[in-house]
Amino acid sequence: MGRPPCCSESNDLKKGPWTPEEDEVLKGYIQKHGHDSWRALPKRAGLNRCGKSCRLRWINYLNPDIKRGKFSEQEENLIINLHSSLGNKWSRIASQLPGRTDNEIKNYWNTHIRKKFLKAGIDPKTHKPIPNLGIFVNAISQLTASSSNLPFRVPTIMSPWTTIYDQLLHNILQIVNMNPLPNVTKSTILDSQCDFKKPDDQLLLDETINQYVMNPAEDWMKYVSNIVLEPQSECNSIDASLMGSYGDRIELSETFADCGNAIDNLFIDNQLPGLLSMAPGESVDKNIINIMNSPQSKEVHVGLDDYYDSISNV
DNA sequence: AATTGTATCAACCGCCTGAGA
DNA sequence: TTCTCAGGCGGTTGATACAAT
Repeated sequence: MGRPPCCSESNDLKKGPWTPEEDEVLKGYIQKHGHDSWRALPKRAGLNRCGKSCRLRWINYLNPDIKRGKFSEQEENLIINLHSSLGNKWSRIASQLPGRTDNEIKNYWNTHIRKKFLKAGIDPKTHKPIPNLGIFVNAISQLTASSSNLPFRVPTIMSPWTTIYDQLLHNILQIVNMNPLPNVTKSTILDSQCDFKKPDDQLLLDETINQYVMNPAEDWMKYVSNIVLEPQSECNSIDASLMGSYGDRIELSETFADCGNAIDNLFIDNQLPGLLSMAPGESVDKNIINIMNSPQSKEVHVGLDDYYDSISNV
């Protein structure tokens, strides 16, 4: 049985943001008496807070030694260097940066440095380059340029990206699972959506299916701005998040990256997975995914329901 | 101007560690 | 050696500010 947190001793203790009055009381008390016992401090100082809360408020905010303002380039470089050898040991990193707290450094890492790393294609955990899914995307994209050579069916009535994109997803699922998957079918992908940066006027309305489609001659993949895969309850091992645009390195979520060495091997070796045929009418009951959208970009929605309805009407 | 999405960071939670009885 | 406890730590959350639509 674990030890209960000190703050659970009394439900009457105040939580949440500190008021200026509380700050004054705590600051005044510590400057006068010090903080030999955090547990006893709030009672002695007349604060209705737990000792931990007082300690945190002092260490992270009230302590006059704290340096305020933006991190300098030197500080940032030092954090990166220390993190590469220490990992997420924020307090040890903070001990090397006078005036900076572990909490401040941790927040700065998570909101600034981590993003810089990912943008540069570097894994912030390992400080090493991450596998480049762009190679995969590029290869798939190039396949669209000569559809006669495609090893799978591309119905002419649909925008080419729908089929290729579903094929891409299928192969990602295959990689992640490391097991043979059944063919992609209507029930595999419940809702297929894709983001495009491409302006409205570049999209063509195909009245036969009442959908906006891309010009098949276009290199449509370069307009894809965001792809997020989210597993539904019946998925067994898929949790993938892919973000980026054509030509960029693409961020892999930790869970996705953790899905197995097969991913690393695949992309490091610049190999493509085997493409699977798409066979309408077959059904599967797992590996259901949704593809979410980025609100900033133009959303084009061509669901697989439309897809199969359209080809069944031909 | 209103609404919605995103970024930031203060604060909390709960586990870990080490000192002392 | 074992147990208890305070302080420390890292992960996470949620309120708020800001930006975009």
